[in-house]
Amino acid sequence: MAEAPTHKTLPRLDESLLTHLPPFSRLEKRQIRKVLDLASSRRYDPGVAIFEEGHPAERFYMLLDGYVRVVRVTPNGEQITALHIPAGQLLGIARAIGRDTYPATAMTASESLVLSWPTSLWDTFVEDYDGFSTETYKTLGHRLGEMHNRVIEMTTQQVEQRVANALLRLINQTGRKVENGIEIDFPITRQDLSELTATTLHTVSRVLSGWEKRGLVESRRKRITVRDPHALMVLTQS
DNA sequence: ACATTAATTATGT
DNA sequence: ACATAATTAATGT
Repeated sequence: MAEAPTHKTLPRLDESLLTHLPPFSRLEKRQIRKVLDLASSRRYDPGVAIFEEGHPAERFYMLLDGYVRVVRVTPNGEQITALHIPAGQLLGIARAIGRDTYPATAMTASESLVLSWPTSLWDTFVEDYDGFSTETYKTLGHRLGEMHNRVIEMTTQQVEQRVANALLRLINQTGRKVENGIEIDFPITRQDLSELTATTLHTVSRVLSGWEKRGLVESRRKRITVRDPHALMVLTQS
């Protein structure tokens, strides 16, 4: 609810922050310098909104560290998580798809570090910087495909398979290798998973408990690690 | 094959 | 101690 009081502009942005990120990777060092000088950076606590659905798209963002979940609110006021975005990707790029308002709300899933630029710069970025638009459209298309897949899953598959798919996607995009398997790199609740799979947190809880007994996954509070991804793959194909 | 309701327990500040 | 997260059982569609 309360806006984070800690609003610190970082001392100086290092050019190496952007040099390896797809949209900027083809830029000269001095171009990157210029881009950085136009950017403002901000740190977000977990669970706060970076921007909200329907609001005018004044800025677009680059997630430098952390994870963001893209959330939409249904007419009944229920939250639906559309997808998760890992560090190194752009968000709030409404302008790229010809919108002037944000199509969804972006909430931080973990503590996050974010750069942003005024949307008015979008067109000049696209013009001036080689590869900027092609790269962003690539990720945009990728995201679209994922959302579409989830729509298909919702109507065809049963819950156990849907959460299996959701988990697999999560560890693919935001997975971190640990000793027992792959852990989802940000705090995620059963509620979150249920929003991803269009079920209830109770069902998710039961499914997860079942898998835990079979040794497929491991979970403590807000943490899920997948021990046996392949077994989940098999589950989705029943 | 699920959701809903409700009661109970565990966990983090 | 308190709020939030997770489990579990019972009941409903």
